[in-house]
Amino acid sequence: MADADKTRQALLEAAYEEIYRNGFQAASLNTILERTGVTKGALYHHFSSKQKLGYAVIDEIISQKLDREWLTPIQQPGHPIDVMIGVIQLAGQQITGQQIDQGCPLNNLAQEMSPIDPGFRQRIDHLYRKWQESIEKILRDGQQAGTVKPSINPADAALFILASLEGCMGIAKNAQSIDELKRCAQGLFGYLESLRC
Amino acid sequence: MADADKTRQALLEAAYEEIYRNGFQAASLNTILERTGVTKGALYHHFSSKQKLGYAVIDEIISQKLDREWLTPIQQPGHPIDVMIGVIQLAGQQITGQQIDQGCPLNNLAQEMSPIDPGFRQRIDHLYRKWQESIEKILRDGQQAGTVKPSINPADAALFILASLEGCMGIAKNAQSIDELKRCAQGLFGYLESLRC
DNA sequence: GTGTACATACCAACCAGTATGTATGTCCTC
DNA sequence: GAGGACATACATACTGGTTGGTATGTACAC
Repeated sequence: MADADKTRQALLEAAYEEIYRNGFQAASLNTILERTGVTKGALYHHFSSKQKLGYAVIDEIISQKLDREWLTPIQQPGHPIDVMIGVIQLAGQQITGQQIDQGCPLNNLAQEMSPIDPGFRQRIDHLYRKWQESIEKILRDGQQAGTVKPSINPADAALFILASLEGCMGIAKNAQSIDELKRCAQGLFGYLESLRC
Repeated sequence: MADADKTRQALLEAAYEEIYRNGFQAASLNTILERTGVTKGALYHHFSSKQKLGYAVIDEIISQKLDREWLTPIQQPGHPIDVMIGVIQLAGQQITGQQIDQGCPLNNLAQEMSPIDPGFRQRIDHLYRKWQESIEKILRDGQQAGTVKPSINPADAALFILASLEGCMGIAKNAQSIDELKRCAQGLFGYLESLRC
C-alpha cells in the first residue's frame, strides 16, 4: 500500500511539472508516464481521467505550495506591512530564471482553465480566497493593533494586493526579467506603505 | 484582390475569437474554417502555419484593439489621474459577463505562450511596452504640468499600473464577477490618487 | 502562359481513454 | 493452516477521433 501511495505521489508531482510547463490542455499524459516510468493502466487506476488528475494537482500539490510559501510565513509576528514585504522579497530572492519564465502555477491554471472548466475554476477560487483571507486577516489585526490605517477596508485592500502580486508576476513572466519583477514589486511596496499607520 | 483581403481578414477575426475562447494551443484550425466557411487550402495560402496565424492575430487584431481601447483614449486632455480612472471606468462599464470570464486577450496569450514560443513573447512584449509607455508619457507630462508628484518614477509607476490592471482582470476572470473587478479597481484607483499632486 | 487564390483529399502523429490480462495480497471458511 | 473468493495495483495492447500540415488539382486574372 505504501507502494501505491508512492506511485500516486510520483504521478501528481510529474503532472504538476508537465502542467506547469505546458498548461493543462497541452500537458501530455504520455510524457507524464515516460517521466515517472509508470504505465497507463496504473495512471487510470489512480485517476479516472486527465481532468481528475488536474483537480488533484490543485488540491494537493499547489495547495501545499501556497501553504508553505505564503499562508504560513505571512503569519509570523511583526508589523503587517513589514511582514508582507519581507515574505514577498524572500520569494523574489529565491526565484530562479526558469520560474520567472513560467510564472505562478496557480495563476497559469486560472487564466487557462477558469473559462472552460467549472471544476478547475472552483478549486482555484478556493485557493485564491484562502490567500486573500490570509492578507485580510493580518491587515485587520494591524488595524486593531494600531499599525494599519483604520480608514481602509481590509478585504478590498487584500484583494488588490493579491491582484497586483499576480499582475507583477505575469508581467515579469512575459518580460522574462527578474529586474522587471523587482521594479514592479517596488510599486506594490509603495502601495503597501500607504496602508501603514 | 479585395476578395483575398476579405478572406484573410475573416480568418484573422475568426482565429482571434477561437484563440480568445480556447487559448492558442487548444484553438482548432478546423473550427476556424467551419466558422468562416473558408477551406484549408485558402488558410494555408494566406498563413504558412498555425503559428504565423497566431502572430498575425497579435500584430493586427489585438494591436488594433489596444490602440482603440487604451492608447487613443488615454491621450485625451485633462489631469492624468482623472483621465486614467475615466478610461478604466469606461472599459469597466462596457464589459460584458462573457468578457469578464474570458479575461484580457493579450494577457491570456502572454501567460500561455511566452514560456514556449519566443515569437509570441516578443510580439506581446512589444504591445505591453507600448501600453506601458503610453501611461508613462501622461505621468511625465503631468509631472511637468505640476499635476503629478515629482518624486515618483513615471516608468516604474506605469509598469505597476499596467501589472495591477492585468492582475485585477485576472482575478475577476477567475471569480467570474464584475463586482470583484470593481472592488479590485478601487484599490488601483487608491494607488493612482496617491500619485496626484 | 504564368501567378494568384483558392478547393479537395489525404496523411502521419498524437491524443485521451479502454479492454483485457495478471501478479499479489487479504480475508474468510472449513 | 489449506484453499477458494475477491480486491488491489498495476501492465500491455489497442481504438477512434482529432490535430496541424501537405500534395495535387483547378478556376481565373493579367
